[in-house]
Amino acid sequence: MTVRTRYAPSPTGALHIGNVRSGLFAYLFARHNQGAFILRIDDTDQERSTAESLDEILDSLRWLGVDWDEGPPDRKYFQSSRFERYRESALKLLREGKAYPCYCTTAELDAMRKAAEREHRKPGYDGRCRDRTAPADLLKVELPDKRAGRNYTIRFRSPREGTTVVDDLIKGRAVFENTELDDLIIFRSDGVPTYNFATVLDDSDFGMTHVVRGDDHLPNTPRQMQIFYALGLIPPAYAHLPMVMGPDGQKLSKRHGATSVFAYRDLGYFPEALLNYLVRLGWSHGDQEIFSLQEMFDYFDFANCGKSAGIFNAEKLLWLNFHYMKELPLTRLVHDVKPFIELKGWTVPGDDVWLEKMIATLRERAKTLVELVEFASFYLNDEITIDPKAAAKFLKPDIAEPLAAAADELDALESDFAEVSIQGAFERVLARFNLKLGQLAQPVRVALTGGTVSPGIYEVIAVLGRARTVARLRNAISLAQGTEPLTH
RNA sequence: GUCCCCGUCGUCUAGCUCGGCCUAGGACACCGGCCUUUCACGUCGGUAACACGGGUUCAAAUCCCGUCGGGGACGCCA
Repeated sequence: MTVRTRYAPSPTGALHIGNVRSGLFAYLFARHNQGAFILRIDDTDQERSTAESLDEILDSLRWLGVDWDEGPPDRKYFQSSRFERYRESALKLLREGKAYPCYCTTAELDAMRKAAEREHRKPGYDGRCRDRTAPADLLKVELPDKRAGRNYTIRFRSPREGTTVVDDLIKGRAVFENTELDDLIIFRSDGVPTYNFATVLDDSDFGMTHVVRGDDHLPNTPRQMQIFYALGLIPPAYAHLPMVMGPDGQKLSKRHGATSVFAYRDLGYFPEALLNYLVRLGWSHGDQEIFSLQEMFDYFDFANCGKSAGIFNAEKLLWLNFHYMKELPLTRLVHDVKPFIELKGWTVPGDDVWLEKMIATLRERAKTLVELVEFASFYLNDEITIDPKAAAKFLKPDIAEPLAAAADELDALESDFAEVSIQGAFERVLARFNLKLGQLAQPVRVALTGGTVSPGIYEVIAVLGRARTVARLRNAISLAQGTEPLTH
């Protein structure tokens, strides 16, 4: 049997990191087994669903490189287009006496919950409407419709005895007493099906063989299985993944800072890094830390998924991003960095080869694209700001002469402006003034970059080129002599 | 409160299914050495964990029981 898994986000907000990991695992399991990955949109809650968040979810998945075999834009995979199907099934359950109308008011339900709490019982529906409608009348019951005055809900008649066993692919066996399962609402009074009901029909209709989701859904599973049984259907296999927690050990949420996929994209992270981080949170393949998408496809399985919740560790993600910064092809980095340069309001250089050289000198010093662009400021702007402290320390009058000599030597270099020739020029200046490299390199660094921290000085000069290098050196000479303002 | 899930370094984890190879391995972070024109990269080394208590056994991180701790679910949200 071909494996079919799904990811079913609700378009009620941004695509969350913890949430997308469940989708990723479902995706990997499908790919590992040459199966199909289905994207379904759980938008029954029309009040909270928005087109914007749907777009963000789809774009986030595309950015990550998670592709689906079936799903949007095909309307068939939107729950909102399947209401007829849900109605028909609910009616069927009603006719068979497997569901019944509930006339309880919200106030009544609240009182019930409070009472249960007082008596130290699990708060839940006590089934008072279960037998309120005679079997014969059940055949005539219609679905709720507020406008037609049918202001009630439809509840599922849950079994009162026995147990429901969930043999989870990750957690193992969990046994639930059926008495723990109260009669849940399958149709709201506004005529909209609820999640637990709709999801069962969808998982069945779309042929899901494996339902992969967060373990916060584990308590829903026996209820959903009972609905499958009532409908005469066979439930899929389940795999409940441990959740992702924030640093405080609580369920990851917005208050933990950046949690959406787009937040990380905008912070200058690579999709490869995010995916790699997510896959290693709750899954492992021996001691391997770095995984290409293909390797994830090849190795992923539930046997190597952990059972315990994991805490989201932003530092490890950063490290992975840094890893990909160093490993990804320069052409790719050139492509990816441009939007971040634009965001700064700087002109994006047209010469990709030059950008590659620039990035080559920075990639080992920046962990994100945002950081890289910040470091690249002195490469990308002619107006550099010289740090006053650095100037005070390294641009003193007695360095003016060596700097002038360096400027002349560099200017005199023939067409070849490579690192070796630059080094040669430096060595000549060093010998002439009897200086150590550091004594010249730091002032030059300040002159060219504005600060005391930068890539190797020969690299910087090679990338900057003759004209800009010499101009900045000459400017620094005046500064060292105390005749120029700090900013030029 | 009730039900369910979970418990190896600060964090992610290997090992647990089939007890001995575990003096508990790797990674991030942290600390120190080396490299060095700055900052990094790199490299070498270090600190650091089997939640606790009972069993079973010649032998337990690995099997059993209990305790404690953490999380999740209890909605006309998904």
